[in-house]
Amino acid sequence: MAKKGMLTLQRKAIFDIVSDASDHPTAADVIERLKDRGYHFAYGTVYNSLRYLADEGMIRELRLEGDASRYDARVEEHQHIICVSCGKVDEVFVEPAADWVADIAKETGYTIEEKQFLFKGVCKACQGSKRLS
Amino acid sequence: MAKKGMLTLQRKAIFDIVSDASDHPTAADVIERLKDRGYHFAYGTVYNSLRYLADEGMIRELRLEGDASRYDARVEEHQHIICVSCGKVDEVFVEPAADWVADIAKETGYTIEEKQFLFKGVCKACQGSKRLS
DNA sequence: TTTCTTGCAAAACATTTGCAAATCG
DNA sequence: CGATTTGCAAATGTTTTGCAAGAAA
Repeated sequence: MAKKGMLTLQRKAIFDIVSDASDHPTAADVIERLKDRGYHFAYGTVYNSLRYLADEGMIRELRLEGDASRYDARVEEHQHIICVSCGKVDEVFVEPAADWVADIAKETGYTIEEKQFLFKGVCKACQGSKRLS
Repeated sequence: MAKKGMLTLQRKAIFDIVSDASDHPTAADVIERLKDRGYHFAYGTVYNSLRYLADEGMIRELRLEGDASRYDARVEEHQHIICVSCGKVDEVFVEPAADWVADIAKETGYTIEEKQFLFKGVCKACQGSKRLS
């Protein structure tokens, strides 16, 4: 379904940034890290490349909190949890019960093709350090 | 926790719009519908009021697909499902199993405070009309 | 050449902010 | 008066787009 183009130098460099990241970088993060590696691509190119990579299934675009999309090179089915204290985003690999999903399909009448779950809570590190409110 | 201000005419009018809506209007939708009722508030006022209402717990801000936040006057705990064919958003009231959530807390080490689920699929109406792609 | 991709700047949106004027208590 | 809220416009941040130039097939 893909193969509309090729993995150019720019696209490869941008994929590497996302792939090497342990967080979930935004487009702005990617541009900054490109700079650290000596690259200076145009904004349009970066967004273009990120969309290309997402279309190819090489990365996933995430819309969590905030305005900016984040990108994730782990493309296996998984969900996310964000710490309301420090903003860190972690992966969640525990699948929900199939009958729960089936119930939702029955209740709504929809066929369910995709699930995007975002949990919010306090991460272990932030639980230790008492309230930073 | 709230009570920092009052329900002014503007805020009330905006709350009524969201409350009367059967869809999940964006700020732009709200402004348009205000116009239909003879109101012409400033953009700043509309966003301000929506945030106020959300802080008061009178409405909920939703971040689903697209750039624009949507607003929902149903404040009870529930989730959403969006039709990938027509874009309609429906409510989902089926709660997940408690032990699934507990598993996630254990796996991640987070305390879980909130859950935002978005399902994607095809609604009943769109299933009837064969592929519109 | 024909097609795709890049660079750059401008445009398009959604949302926020600064500040003076209006309103509330 | 003192605090809050509104209106308006300008600013911000993110992402897209138009178009000429460059690279690849």
